[in-house]
Amino acid sequence: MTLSYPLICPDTLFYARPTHIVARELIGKKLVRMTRSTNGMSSKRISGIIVETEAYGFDDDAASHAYKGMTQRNFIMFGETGRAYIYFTYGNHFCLNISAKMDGIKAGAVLIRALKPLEGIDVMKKFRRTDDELSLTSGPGKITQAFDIKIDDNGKIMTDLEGELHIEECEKIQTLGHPINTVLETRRIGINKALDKKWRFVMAHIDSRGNYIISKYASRQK
DNA sequence: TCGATGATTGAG
DNA sequence: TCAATCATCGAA
Repeated sequence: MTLSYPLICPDTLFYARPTHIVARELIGKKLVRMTRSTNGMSSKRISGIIVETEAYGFDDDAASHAYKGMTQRNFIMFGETGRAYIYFTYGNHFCLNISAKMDGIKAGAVLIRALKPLEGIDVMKKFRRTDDELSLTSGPGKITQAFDIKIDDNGKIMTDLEGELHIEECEKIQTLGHPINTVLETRRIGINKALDKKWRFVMAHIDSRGNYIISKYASRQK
């Protein structure tokens, strides 16, 4: 495939590439949620900068929901790229993914694991029932709670800038008080299969002594 | 129908 | 370190 213009995340082609590439490039983008306007309450905008993602593949990835084929739960991973794949787990939590895979590959998705809260922090605090900003969105289950993302958001188009749940470019990361020089690759968290793959990506910067400093908004460290 | 499991979280 | 908690999946 030849592209004559830069790939930006509002484009479904951004997600039509190898899943781990998309996962890496989603670091630094913005996840945006518009809350529903209810009687009297106007719609509010919630957003955060993506600081941690993980890639999940198909038959080369035993840790992936799609490993054994399509089911009622994972079918979004097999469909159009740039869609929300949301699932319920551990009896308590929803997790948000975005379908992403290269042409010809059967399935794939990127799990959004952590954000730096940006807009609508007061709303997030309400949904999360905590005032601790470092705990608002530092984990996949926390993100969906802070953004009020539920199973009825499954399949939503993440490339529509007018959509109530979508991804945007983020031009001003450097001025948002979050240094980023590099993206770290590590083993994925919370799985016990396919441990060889380094498909977790975390926003980081290198300090003056040359040490790698992982974003303080990432999920459980190490 | 039924038992095992889990891309997590929060408390101790 | 460990329990909570239930939808999903695959076997029966």
